[in-house]
Amino acid sequence: MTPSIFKLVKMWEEEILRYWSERDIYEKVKGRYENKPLFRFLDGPPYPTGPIHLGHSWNKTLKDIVLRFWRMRGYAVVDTPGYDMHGLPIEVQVEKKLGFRSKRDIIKYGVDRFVEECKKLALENAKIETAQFQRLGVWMDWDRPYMTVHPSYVEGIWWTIKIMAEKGRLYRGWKVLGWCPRCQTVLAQHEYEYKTKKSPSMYFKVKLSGDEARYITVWTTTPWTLVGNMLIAVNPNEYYVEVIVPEGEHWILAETLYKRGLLRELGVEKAEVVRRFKGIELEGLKYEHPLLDEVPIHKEFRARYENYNSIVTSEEYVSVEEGTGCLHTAPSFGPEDYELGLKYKLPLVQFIDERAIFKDEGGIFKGLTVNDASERVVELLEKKGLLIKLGSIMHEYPHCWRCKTPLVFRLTRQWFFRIKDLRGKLINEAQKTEWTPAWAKNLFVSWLSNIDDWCISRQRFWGTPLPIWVCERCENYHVIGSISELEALSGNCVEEIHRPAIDEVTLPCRRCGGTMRRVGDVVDVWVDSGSAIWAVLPQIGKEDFRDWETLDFILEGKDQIRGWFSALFVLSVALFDKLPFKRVYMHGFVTDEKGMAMHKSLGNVIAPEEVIEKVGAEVLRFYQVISTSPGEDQKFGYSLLRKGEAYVNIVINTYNYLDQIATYYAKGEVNRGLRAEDLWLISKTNTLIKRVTEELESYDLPGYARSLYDFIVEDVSHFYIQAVRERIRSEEEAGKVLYVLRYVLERFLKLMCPLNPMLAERIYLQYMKRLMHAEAESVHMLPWPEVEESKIDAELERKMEVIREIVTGVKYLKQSAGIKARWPCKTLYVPSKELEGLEELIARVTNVKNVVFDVPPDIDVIKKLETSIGPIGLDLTETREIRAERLMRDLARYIRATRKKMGLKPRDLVIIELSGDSELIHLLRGVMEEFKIRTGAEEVKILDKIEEAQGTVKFNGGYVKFVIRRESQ
RNA sequence: GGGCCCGUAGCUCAGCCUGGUAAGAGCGCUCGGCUGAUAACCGAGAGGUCGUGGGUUCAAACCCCACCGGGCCCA
Repeated sequence: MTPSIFKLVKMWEEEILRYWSERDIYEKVKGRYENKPLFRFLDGPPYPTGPIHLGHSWNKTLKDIVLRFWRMRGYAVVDTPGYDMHGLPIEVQVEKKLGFRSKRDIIKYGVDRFVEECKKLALENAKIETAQFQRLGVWMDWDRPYMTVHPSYVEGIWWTIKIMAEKGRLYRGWKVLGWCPRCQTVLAQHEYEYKTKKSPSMYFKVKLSGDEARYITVWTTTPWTLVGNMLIAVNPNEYYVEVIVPEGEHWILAETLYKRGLLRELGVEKAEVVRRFKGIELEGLKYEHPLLDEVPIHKEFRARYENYNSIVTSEEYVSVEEGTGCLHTAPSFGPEDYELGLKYKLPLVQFIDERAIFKDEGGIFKGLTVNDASERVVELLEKKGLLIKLGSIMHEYPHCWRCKTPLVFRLTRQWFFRIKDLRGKLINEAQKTEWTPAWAKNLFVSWLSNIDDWCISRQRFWGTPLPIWVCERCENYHVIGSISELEALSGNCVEEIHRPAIDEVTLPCRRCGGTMRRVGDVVDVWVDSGSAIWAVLPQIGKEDFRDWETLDFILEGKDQIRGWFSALFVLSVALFDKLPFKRVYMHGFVTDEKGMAMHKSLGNVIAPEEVIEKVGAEVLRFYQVISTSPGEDQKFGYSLLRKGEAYVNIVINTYNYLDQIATYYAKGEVNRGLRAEDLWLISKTNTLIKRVTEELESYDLPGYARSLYDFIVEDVSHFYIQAVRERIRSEEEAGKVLYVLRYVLERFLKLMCPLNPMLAERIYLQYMKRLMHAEAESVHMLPWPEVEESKIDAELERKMEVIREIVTGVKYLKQSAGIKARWPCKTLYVPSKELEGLEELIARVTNVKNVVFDVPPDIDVIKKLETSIGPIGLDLTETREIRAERLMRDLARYIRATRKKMGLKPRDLVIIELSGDSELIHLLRGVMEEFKIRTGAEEVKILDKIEEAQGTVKFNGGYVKFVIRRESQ
């Protein structure tokens, strides 16, 4: 593939983009559909964190196809794009830019300046991304993208929270959740990123109270949490064993693990089982906290709380497949631990602060980070002889989704949406949605069936301020649903809704007359995007958030199962008992050629810009669509793009060919007396329209691209154009070919509009507008083509399949016999009567003089080949007549090539002078008329000798020389 | 521990839902050809235990079960 053609295509693309923008083509096209039925789509807003990557280009290309298709089908398509501009993604980026390491740096810098930076960066990046999406040829409402920072949008988010509160679904509560010590904020379930992490693997023993040498064995990967240990849990129904180890101590562990050799792994060579019992029997036993002296608070609690430092049972949380089967439980350091803590009525203690550093409650650990504390704990246990074994383990551990710091679990008081109780309803409603691929629905349902209450508060700066004002005096709180409500209640004009300005606004408490201040938090950014369907309304001209309607279609990557899809779904079902969307298309991620995720650190990142620079956006679009089934990841590498390059090239050449027929061969279209292949291609075209329409209606986007590829490459370029080469020498026949190709390629052009809009436009403006006698200034103003059922001839399509098989067979036979394709053969035997009537076509495409519908006779000169319809046979006898024609065609081929080099047009007449072996010249005299037609010769002169020949053609050991003279000379 | 996806030619992938025509495409490789689509184009050949094993069936790449390998998500 010559790369220079793609330079040309790239130039065309830029030309077309200018053409669209200069003439407002997008606006004009949309204007045509203003009063048509709606197709409701909404863009899942990307974070404007920098230039787009290949995942974005893939995502937007797929969306563009769907939107363009429905526009062409006559729908008023809602195509508002958006940007998700709040939240950690932007904050973390600004922190990096400013070289910040923690929240303290932000406060020192000034929250107002920091927030300003965030806003600036988000706006700048949104602009960059918009330009990149436009360069891809994507048609969305780029002049009016929705931006989550816009005051009207923020009001939409506030409205969400207000209605949630009204429905009794907002609450404030203490809970143990993942906490990022770097970002210093709580994170919710959907923000945990599980990654492999190396952690300590610590086995230790805990002495049972009132017993000299009986210990329960315990395992943990987070030694610091031992500081907060309050219980040890065992499974009531599983068997445990008590063993004597060589030192004479009695240890308790799960029988299953004992049998698997756990003690040997822990370095205990000999152990004798003295007792076997169910976990329930341990219930209520007290134990000595291993850090009792170091953490004084435990002594106090032991005296005050009945169950403190005792063994409890839990079937739900304790597994005998892991650790020792005895679970160390620290209620403020784990969600499940917390549940047990509640069940056994234990005190809530927050041992660590927002930086994950121990506070006063941590006793001697005060001031240590959790990791430093872990080391101290190990040392202390060892000193006390309680450490059994310290190793390490690689396991999946949750990390911060933006800065990748390992999370700690921490007890804090946060604001929640109560949704866990809606699991059943959510699952029911989810069944009513349709997914591509179908199995994606299972992923979604499975996510919903594990969903927990949604922690919506974040201890950060750049985000939608949580619109909750709490009374300093009586703790009464009020949720604000709009700016006007805030202004009315505060009596002030609110000009800036972001932090820190908003924090200054106070309200009088209606209950006690005290002062209400806004809680310091911002809103989880997923509430922002989850409110998109209604929050966007003011921007598209609707007043009331309640006027929102179910979306017909959304399309995003698989990470949005727990992200946007889930947020949209939870909110609209919880708030309104209404589906947010009917249909979802889910795609995967882009990886490198080997299937590895693209990472800066791996150096395998390819930027869309770079791809466009090399091969143009249309090749990129084609590749991204055709290469990957719905839901699957896309492998990307330059070598993989070649199919796309070939496709674009063939499309261009095909239209170019049509143009040449119109320019040089035909006087005008002829639509009578069409031949079999003409009717066939027209039939195939209508079949294609039908097929492609079904594929797009059912969102089989890769299938759509494949259908276009197969048709233009296989049916048009490889077969039809090859088959009609001979015919176009007749003006009448060329007229028919012109009619057929115009009919076919006009429709194909429309079918390719969604996939390759810029290329289609260029072809339209350059060739098709004229040939179609069209008025529209853009191909995108034309409607989707209709199927002409009457022109579909399934029988003919089937017969042509057989003919193509025969052609392949004949080519094979000729090649094996050393006969050039342009050399005719005498007779082809085809053992099938059903192709009768098609002999002229068969003879032409196989280049034989005769077609006989019969089984080939069994003689040497007839070469045979088995096919699906039986043996075909090719008679290789070279008669004198055939030899003459072979010579003539060889000669004519060289003369035509020479004519073209001379700059002659196909219809220019010439005078040809020949000389050569007398036998060959004699042969030529018998086929002179045909020779003249093939070479565009008005006259052929046979000379004795040619001094300066333009070419020499060798044939059968002899030669013929030729000279071409322009007629005008 | 649970769920989902993938495994088909050296490479990238269709086909599987709905079982049946001699297992397909592109790239790469070998050989050949065509050409007034020419900044091109085409054909043929080699290359396959359709991950493994079992089952259902007249018939399995396709349906069912188990296992192996790779990946993703959840816990």
